[in-house]
Amino acid sequence: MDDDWDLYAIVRSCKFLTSPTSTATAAVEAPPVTAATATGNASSSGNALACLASLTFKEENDPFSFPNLVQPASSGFQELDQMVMPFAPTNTNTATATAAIPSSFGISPRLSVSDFAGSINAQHQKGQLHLPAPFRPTSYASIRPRSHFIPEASTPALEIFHHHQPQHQISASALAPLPNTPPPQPPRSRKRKSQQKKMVCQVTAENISTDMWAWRKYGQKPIKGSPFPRNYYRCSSSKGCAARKQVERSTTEPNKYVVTYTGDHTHPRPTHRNSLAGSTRSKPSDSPKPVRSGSPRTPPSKAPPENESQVADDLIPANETDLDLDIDLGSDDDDILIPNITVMADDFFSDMYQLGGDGASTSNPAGGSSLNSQPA
DNA sequence: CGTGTTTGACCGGCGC
DNA sequence: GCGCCGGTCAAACACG
Ligand SMILES: [Zn+2]
Repeated sequence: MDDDWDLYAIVRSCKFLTSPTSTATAAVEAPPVTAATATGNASSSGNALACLASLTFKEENDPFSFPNLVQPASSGFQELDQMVMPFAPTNTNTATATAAIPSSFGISPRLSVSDFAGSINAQHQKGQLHLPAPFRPTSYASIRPRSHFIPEASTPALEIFHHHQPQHQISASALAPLPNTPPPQPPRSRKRKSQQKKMVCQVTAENISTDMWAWRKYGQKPIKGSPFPRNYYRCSSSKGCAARKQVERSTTEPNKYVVTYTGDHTHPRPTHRNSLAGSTRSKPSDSPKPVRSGSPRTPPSKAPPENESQVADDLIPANETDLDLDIDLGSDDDDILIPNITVMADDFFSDMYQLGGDGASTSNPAGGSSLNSQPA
């Protein structure tokens, strides 16, 4: 276990222009993406430009994890491939890092953080490092001392770093290419608790909504180590999509959220708008309707303008928008997945525009909608 | 009506 | 084997 799966973190600075505070508040309260998109032009709300991220991804032995990665049926993927264009090494300052990088890395011009997240396993190349030339592959540490605060307040940065945590030693079995022994797939994809590749990103409340994917909250549980509960989101775009997202508040930085992406999207891009039907709920708090007979549990309410959320919101400087992306690789060095995240502001926006409300509405749910973190 | 959130219960892994 | 803990399911509710 050397540092094979080491990190190829890329810190990408996005063009995040956020207003001092008032704007921030507004943005937070309102559906992030939607608000951003809508107000982005008019107001100086934060324009979340997706940041790019490229990293090495090691895929563990997931028997059923990549069944549909490259499906002919998915035109999206194909598109991705097509889109994959070798960026002209114009700024290959870090040639060193990119030296070993084949020019054929799959990069989608319109990939945003979310996309990136989605493509975690999307492209499982074998031990190849795909680093976008334009991007500077560096460990986040190199670029920024992991300090959450950005040098330039208006320059949010996305930090991506692999998260090496509980990685036990890789046994031969793990290394084994795993012939075809897909054991009976359990109904649930609960693999070894901590082994799947996951990308952890630390983002501010605003950035949290950077995800273009549609997430639907399916659970929330208090975590032992943190005073704040963890929110579990699932991709609502596609039923079979295994992409998941965990959002929890930073223990150290209350104004930041730690977003963990797991799994991959089966669909290349957000499938149309995901219905914002019930996504935007005002706040039942004022109307204590006994939701379940007699047990009104907690006053729901949206994420931002709620208890902690709101507090956080207020506390959040707002001007500081940076995303820390942490990518955790499995423990195998068997496959290296390099999700490339390319996010060009132009592309990003274009995409969004193209999608129209699709992209925008997508971020209602998880993004900034319902993040209820209540410290016990 | 469809979609999404809330939330307790259930399940399963992991440590002891 | 038991308990802890995290992750997921599913019913009920809320909203447009
Ligand atoms: Zn998905």
